[in-house]
Amino acid sequence: MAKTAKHGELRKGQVTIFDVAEQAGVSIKTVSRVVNKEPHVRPQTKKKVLEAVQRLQYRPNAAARTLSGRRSWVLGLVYENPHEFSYMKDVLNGALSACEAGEHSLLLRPLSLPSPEVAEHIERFVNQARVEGIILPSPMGDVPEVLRLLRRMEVPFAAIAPKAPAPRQTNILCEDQEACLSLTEFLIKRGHRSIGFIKGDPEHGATDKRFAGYRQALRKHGIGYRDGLVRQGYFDFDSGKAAAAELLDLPEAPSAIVASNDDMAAGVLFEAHRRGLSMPADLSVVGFDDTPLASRLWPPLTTVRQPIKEMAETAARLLMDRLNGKAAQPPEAPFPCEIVVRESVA
Amino acid sequence: MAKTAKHGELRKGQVTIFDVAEQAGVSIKTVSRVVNKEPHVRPQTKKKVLEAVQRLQYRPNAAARTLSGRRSWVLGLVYENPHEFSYMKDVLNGALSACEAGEHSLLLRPLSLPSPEVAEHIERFVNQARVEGIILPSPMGDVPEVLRLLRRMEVPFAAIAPKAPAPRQTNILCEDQEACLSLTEFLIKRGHRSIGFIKGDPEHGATDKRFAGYRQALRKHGIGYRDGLVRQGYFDFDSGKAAAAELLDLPEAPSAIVASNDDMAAGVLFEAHRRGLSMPADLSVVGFDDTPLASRLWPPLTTVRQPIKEMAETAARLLMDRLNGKAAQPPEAPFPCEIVVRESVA
DNA sequence: GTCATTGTTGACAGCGTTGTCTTTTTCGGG
DNA sequence: CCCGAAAAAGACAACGCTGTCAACAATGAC
Repeated sequence: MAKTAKHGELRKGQVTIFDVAEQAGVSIKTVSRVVNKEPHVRPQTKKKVLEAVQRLQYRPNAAARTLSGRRSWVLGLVYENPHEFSYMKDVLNGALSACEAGEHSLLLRPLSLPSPEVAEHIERFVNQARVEGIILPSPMGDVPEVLRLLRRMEVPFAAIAPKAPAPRQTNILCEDQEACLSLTEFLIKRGHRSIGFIKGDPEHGATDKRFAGYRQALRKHGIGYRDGLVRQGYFDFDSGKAAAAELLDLPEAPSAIVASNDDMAAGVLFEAHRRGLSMPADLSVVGFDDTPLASRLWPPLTTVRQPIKEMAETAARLLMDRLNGKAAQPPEAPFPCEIVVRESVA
Repeated sequence: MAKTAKHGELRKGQVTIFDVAEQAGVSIKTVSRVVNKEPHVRPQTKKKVLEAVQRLQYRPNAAARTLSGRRSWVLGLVYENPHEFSYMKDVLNGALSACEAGEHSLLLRPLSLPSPEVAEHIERFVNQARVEGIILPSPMGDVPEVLRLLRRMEVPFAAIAPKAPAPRQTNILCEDQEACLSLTEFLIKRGHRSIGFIKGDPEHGATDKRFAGYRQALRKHGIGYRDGLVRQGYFDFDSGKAAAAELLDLPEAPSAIVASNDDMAAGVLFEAHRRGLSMPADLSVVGFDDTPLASRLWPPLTTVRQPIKEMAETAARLLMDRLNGKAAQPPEAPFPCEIVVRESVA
């Protein structure tokens, strides 16, 4: 009772489990049970406790929880810092909203890739904050050192759009290949026969799938695949620009170009503008991702919208389910993508 | 010693202060003193402890620290979720890097504005995670409810680019007015006399300053200010497009337009392209912020680069200094901006 | 009615660190 | 060589919560 009285003083902003227990006339353990949704509490008792919680606006102290239990209620988001941040913006928002719903905190850990100290950074990150689980947006889900380390430390993770979905881990995929198939078909249906393609960064999971979709579309419509119309890019503006320059220098330049993401598509448009071409009359361009950029360029890009935010949300949610000991879920179906038609195709 | 032995087992990944104390042959309190850079430790003892720390790769447990001490080592970043995230990307990176250097964690709290529950959200955010200090990027530093709440809760904060720098708080400013003066002068020197201006969101601190810089430039060069050449915008693409449409419909349309940020400048370029104008010959456009967008548009935008990342870093650092009890610093000088000349001006 | 079984509740010891207070050591001056 | 003061180091109790285990109440089978 001495302790209760002491806590009853209600020091600056801090309502503790003792205060709630006193209000509800139960022990702190019972409050703990209710708050953590543990079984073995009578509905009647539960009600009393929840009322006290409500009345006192009690929020469990995260530090005490972490220190005491085995749980830290912290997820980590380990990502490579990109130039074009809109993908990460959606990942961040999705993860944040899922974490809020699941009463977890989210800690960020941007990393430069490739770097020899990646594993060391992550290890420190996990140890210091007691991170329970990690979200790996592409291309982090494909870095062997990272995967190896997380397996060794036994830290569960969820990979968003990995190249090679790790078995026994949470993987969030989307229908990249199907989307790129439709996107290329969209061009074919508009009469294009000579279609260039700019690949993405070979490290990213989506790269191969998008390329496969392109080839599948050509095949499906009886158009011969030509290596010369394909260029390697790295998902950034400059590589898109450079690839476009090469394609446009070709004796038989393509009438349309599929870029594996919007940033490279922006590079294509830029290079075409520089040459005085008029779009979409002289050249059609399509992108991928539906970043804000896509709608701001001239002409606005026809592109593919992926539900990144939802994917990240799902990644975080599945991770928390696993941490909460929920039974292993069947692997999620890949998320569907949607073509956003704008005016960049003639 | 029993305790020491127990901890000596070195359970899964967790090196505790006891392990270090044992290695160094001192008490845990002494280790604590060394780790926290407290006085009253002999150099020789300090050395022994630091060696043990190094050898065992000891990192203090954040949860225990928070629970025990008065400090939580957590900063909060409370922001409004924008469409164009590049400003926030820089803020985030700056804050994150300062936090890492200062051994703090950073927690994110995106908020929708305006909303009646803003204060409630922040209060919960601060209480639950024991946030020690808060970084308020524009326009958060100007929301009266937020400021009132933080003052009431006695949570120190640092505002980045607030409209009205709060006294007795940390404020990070940049030379918005000077930069917009130079930017407008740049147009005047290139021969423009009829220069349109699109204002930013009236909630943001930078809006008035940039507008003032524009007027100052006109005055300085003896060009009469005309209300009809100024339009209200909201820092987003659509408002830029709409404002441009109005300006271009004018009987005496301006030959150049200053947009208060890049996203609105993108709207201007978009609308101009839609009308078949050719830039920069028919219309010159300049922006503000040097977002990735600026270099990807056609023509690439002449704009102003602000050292956002450095500003955020400084905000976080000054905040931590204050929390660490460092003497009140003289207010920081405003950060200088830099004009980035590209090809959007004739 | 008794006994095992199951369901419900509580007492209490940590979790790893810092704050407070006490004890020990060091050092300068007489 | 001793004394007092200051510096250095340690003992131990919080911090707010969860895990473990024990106690007790309700239930059902016989």
